[in-house]
Amino acid sequence: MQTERSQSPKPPRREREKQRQRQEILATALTLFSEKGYHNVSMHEIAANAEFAIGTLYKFFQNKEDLYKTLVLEQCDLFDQAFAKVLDAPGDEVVKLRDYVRVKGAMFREHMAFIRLFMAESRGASFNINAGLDASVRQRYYDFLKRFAAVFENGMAKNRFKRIADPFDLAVAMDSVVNSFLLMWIDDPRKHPFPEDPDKILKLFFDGILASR
Amino acid sequence: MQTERSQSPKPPRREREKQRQRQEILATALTLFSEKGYHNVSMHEIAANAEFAIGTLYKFFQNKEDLYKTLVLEQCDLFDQAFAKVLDAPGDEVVKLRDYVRVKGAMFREHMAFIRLFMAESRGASFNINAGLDASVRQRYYDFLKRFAAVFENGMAKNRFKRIADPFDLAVAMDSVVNSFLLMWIDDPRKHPFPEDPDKILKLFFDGILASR
Amino acid sequence: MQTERSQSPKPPRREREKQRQRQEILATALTLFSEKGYHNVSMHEIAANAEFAIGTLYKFFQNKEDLYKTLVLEQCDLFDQAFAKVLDAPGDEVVKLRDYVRVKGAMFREHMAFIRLFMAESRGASFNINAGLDASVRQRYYDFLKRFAAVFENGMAKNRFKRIADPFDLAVAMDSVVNSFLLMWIDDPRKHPFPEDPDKILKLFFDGILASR
Amino acid sequence: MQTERSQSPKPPRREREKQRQRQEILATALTLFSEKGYHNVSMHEIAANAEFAIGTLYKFFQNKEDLYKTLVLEQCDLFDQAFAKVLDAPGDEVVKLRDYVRVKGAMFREHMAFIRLFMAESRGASFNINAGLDASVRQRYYDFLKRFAAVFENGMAKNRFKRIADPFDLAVAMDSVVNSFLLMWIDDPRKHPFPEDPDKILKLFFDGILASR
DNA sequence: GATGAATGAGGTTTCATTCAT
DNA sequence: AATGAATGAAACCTCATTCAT
Repeated sequence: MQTERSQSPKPPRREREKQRQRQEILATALTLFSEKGYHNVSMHEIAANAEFAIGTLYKFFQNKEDLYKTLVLEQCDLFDQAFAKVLDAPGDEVVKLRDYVRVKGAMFREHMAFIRLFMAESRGASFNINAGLDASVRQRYYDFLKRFAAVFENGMAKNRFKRIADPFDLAVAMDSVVNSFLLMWIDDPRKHPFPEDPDKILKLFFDGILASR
Repeated sequence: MQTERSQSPKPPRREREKQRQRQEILATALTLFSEKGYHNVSMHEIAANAEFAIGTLYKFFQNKEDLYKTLVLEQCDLFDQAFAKVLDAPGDEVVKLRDYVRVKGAMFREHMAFIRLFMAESRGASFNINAGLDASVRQRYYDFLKRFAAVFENGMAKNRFKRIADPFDLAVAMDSVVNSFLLMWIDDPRKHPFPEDPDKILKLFFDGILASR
Repeated sequence: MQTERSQSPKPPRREREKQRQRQEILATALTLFSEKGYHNVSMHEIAANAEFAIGTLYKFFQNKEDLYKTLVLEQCDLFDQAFAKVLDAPGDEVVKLRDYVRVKGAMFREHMAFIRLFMAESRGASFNINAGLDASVRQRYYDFLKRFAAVFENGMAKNRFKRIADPFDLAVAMDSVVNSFLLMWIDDPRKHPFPEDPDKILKLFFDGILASR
Repeated sequence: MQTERSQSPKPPRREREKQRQRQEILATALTLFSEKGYHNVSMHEIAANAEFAIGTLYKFFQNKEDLYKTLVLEQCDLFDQAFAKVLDAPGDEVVKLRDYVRVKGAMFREHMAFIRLFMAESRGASFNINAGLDASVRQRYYDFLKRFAAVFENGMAKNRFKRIADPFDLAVAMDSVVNSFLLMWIDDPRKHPFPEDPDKILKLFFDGILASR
């Protein structure tokens, strides 16, 4: 309802202002949620930090859960879009993998708050506040994995990659490894420095470890 | 003075009974926590499901957080012990990796409730209820990774593996991939069947994917 | 930023209304505490009697103890001010003593509920809920006694009183006697009627009881 | 019921042992109550400190309140007896007053824990746990005051004292002054040293303070 | 439209008391 | 007779949400 804007009487300036406020609330909530966890942040706290009245929050979002879900989904969109730009463009598959690792690293750096929040609350099965959220978030992730798998599929078709495994499995594997290294970095940037060189990770898959007998 | 009687000081039956009750509470709590998340389960709910009075729970655990931490740490011990048995025994490194994947799969199967709980609440950085928990659990995981890395280190020393990467990084990578496949299975056992054959996963690292030009 | 509007910043009517509510809560709490004692009155009971929701109480006072301390300190202020008016004014010392007894009687009459509460919970050493309260309340009483002693000191300087004892001791003695008579009256107004005539008490100190041999 | 001992079957040793336990419980309770206040001491705490099982306490006392009342009444008896010995003996009235002050001081010294408890919980009107207690404790105090008043009455009859006031009022006054000095001493023994010399207090009443004009 | 005072359900925890052993 | 495990009512307090202004 609040996103319709084809009506003429509402001046677009009002509308833009509203969107700005909405984003401000979401940004504040993201920061707080990621610092203290969903259940340890009250709506009052969000309102106070965003410098709005508590009632105003309920003008934008039906309830706390709605605010949370919106927040997560919008952030997911950002990630999806960034990855799509890399993966869907034409080009060499090895370059794509390298770019993907680089872009994912950049996104983690830029959106650390969200990563923390996401990792803390949204993993696992269908429960928690995520009840309804998981369904869609999970689906989106699988959709992403399919597109990521296409890179391997194409690479194999072009004989750039060997067919050592199912492309989807390769996608799962490589993404989980990238995530692990990035999470370790977030966890303790000193002990586990940011993997500047994408190839450090890629090599784990490019060269097999098994010595020939 | 007043507890010493003619009975053997601490009747072992009483003690065993107490342990049984304790385990019952922990089991009930694990189920509920894993289904609904820490914050969505009340102590009353646990008491009712375990068929104890609420006060009895507080005889065993100082408070809700203590119950939760105990729960997680006891489960972690189980996993640690199972993995230690596989990794610390002498033997061929490739066999060890294969056994590790097999045992981890079996543990995930047997302790699904805990896996769900753990994935849902314990990831992420140091906040949430996990505040104090994270510190130790995280450390334990890194300790495990080091022992896992030793397998690769030894394998390299024996020329069983090629030195394509740092052993610790290899440990991180392989474990994250195993986890990913197991989590996908937990998530939707139909779409992502349980990886019966450990080699399916191992091959991802054994053979490189990069085709020689 | 969000609280500044076109209205005068803090509408005085709102503010006055708030103060009225606050006083209502304090008055209700005073009555209940004095009737049943601090530990035998629940916050729900106060809320119900004051016809507020329980949450509203916590808008005004951080917790039960805060409510109690506020209550006691505000009442103490009333007494301090009333006594200060009598003792600090210039004038004959005998008149001052007479006025003090009269005013104290009037205050006891008017604030019986508080007297009961104070006598019941605040005497004794430094423990109980009074932990922190005692410190200051006790100090205030000693401060008062010093000002009361000054009356005797001045009277002695003017040769209105004989130097039969330390002025501070005289202050302690006279005040305790006045309190005793007033407490007996509160205890059972029929058996121990209100000491209308201050001189009845003063005479106990004015004339010695020892017959000359 | 437990104090009857005319029956023959119960060996007196058992009976004596029981009494010893009872006293142990009461002594422990007195210490704890006086340190932390009635409501801040749990039955478990008393049981643990007295080294009895919680059930044993309920063999001796119907409930917590019963334990408290018994405690207070037994201590009151001690005081009553000590004062009676001084006041009811024949002798000069001035000596009696002096002895009374001395004995009261000694009793306060010896039974500080009880004094603290009594002052903290038992003053004030008829409420609190004292509900039933006050009735009798208060009556006992008035009975005492009457006996104390008799000293003044007798002294007046013998022309030892002047009839400057009602003997009962004199009793009230003198006792409240003695109490005040003793309480100040308990409160802060350094600032308000123990009034070693009874005459310091008696003089306040023996000599009038009013200077003859 | 925005505000924030007011609400009250529901959370965690304590502790007096009972009763099977 | 003594024990102490078990009970559950009831305490304090938080916070998502509503609605009169």
